Amino acid sequence: MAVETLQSQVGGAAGGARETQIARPKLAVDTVLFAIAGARLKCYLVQLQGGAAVGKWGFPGGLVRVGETLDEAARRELDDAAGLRDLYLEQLFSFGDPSRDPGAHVVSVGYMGLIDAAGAAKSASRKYADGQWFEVGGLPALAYDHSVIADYALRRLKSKLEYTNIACNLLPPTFTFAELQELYATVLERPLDRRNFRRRIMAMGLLKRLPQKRRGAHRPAALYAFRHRSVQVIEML
Amino acid sequence: MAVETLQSQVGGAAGGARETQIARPKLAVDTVLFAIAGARLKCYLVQLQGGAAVGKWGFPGGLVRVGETLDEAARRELDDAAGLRDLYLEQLFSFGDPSRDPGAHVVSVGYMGLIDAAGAAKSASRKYADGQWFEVGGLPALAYDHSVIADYALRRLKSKLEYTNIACNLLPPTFTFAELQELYATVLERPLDRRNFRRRIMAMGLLKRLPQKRRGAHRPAALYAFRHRSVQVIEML
DNA sequence: GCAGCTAAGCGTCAAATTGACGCAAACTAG
DNA sequence: CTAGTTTGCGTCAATTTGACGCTTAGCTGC
Repeated sequence: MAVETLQSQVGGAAGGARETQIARPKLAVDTVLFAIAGARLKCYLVQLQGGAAVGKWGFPGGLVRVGETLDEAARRELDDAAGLRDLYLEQLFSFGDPSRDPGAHVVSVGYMGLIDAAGAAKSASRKYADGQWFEVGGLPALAYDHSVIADYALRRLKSKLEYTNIACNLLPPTFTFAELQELYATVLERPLDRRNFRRRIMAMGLLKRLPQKRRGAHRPAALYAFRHRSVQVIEML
Repeated sequence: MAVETLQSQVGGAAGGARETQIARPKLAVDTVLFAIAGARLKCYLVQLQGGAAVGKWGFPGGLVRVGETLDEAARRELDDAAGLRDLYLEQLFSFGDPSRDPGAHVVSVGYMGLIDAAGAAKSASRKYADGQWFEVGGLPALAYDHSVIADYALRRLKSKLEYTNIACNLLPPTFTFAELQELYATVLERPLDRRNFRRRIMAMGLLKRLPQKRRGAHRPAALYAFRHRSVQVIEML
């Protein structure tokens, strides 16, 4: 555990010259990672090995380094913790209660991450004792204020599902309408009328119908893909 | 300019024990303060005296101290900069581009503040060279990435006006319907039909009609007040 | 004191949107 | 070939939204 490197950055960087160089809070990122598996919304937790919450479960995250953006820090930590790259990431909120971490004043920038396959996270890091997917709603007690972050993330996900094409990040490239509806129903925790749902989604004009069909035990279903891979807000005015 | 006080906080506070203590970004808050004056949306800027952007205009803010919440830091800076207390404050987003401040890596937590009288801010601080209200849309070039923060704040304000009672923080305790509508039209930058607006607002059930009337040059208008002082989301389902 | 002006306050109507629901077609399994 | 299940529309009433006109109250100027 190395001693903090000497920092003699001049004060006043973000304010006046009068700013005295007093103790500064640390800055971390924590990511709530969601995925759908078996009609259930799952979320990835790691078991902490260090800090004030040894042994408890929490979200993968860590301190932000000088020179990297917050997004980069979140991505780096996810890559380290679970070998994940190229996922959708969205900043949620910054949690700054000085007592959220009893060990030190650590401000955490909360992130939400979305991937389409719950199996993708391979706990490849020695940083954490363990890492696995839990069903949202059946989460264990979480370290620090991570349950607050979890609530926030879930609310954001539910909300954005309604007016963006964010769902594309939770689904494989092609999918059936039933699969899309199942995703919505799972996340929103309420049943959706099949016909009204189809009308609503189609009105947004986000999907393109593919010529292929998925064959199963019954009538084949048309395959769809999202027209755009990037998340965008739907204007319904 | 005091040298940074010795910090020997143990690492791994927000992650694993393997966390090495390398240089840490600084953490600041910056607040976009809005007020309505003369049917115009105004925003409060201060002229910076120190840092990498001397002489430029920006939002009041400064470094977060150990032991205070982010909200507290924002309030402290607003009180220092403009003698403001007891205003509505809402966290927006954290801006972490390491090059946003050429002097050092400073992550800034953006805030939006709302007050009801543009005259309330009395530039009482020696921290800034100047402080005054500018019309949104006619802002000067801003320091750092503050124009990005400004855009973000404006978008948030517009958005929240539509589905919360946030307007109560931009108005005096009592007001007429015309004043409320003018506020909406000003912020949203579009005309609103008088009758539909009244219907919409009344449907939300946020206002209580007072027995008093405001007498002016013409027919007296009924006075209203917000039923609740705290901001709450309106469920319109 | 009265006519005229202006803003306040309310109600209607058509168009668009939402929510509830039924039925026929396609395919597999037996 | 039949039974059973899922897919893929389309309709209808109820609600919500957007456009718009008329009456009233009080001040102002003559």
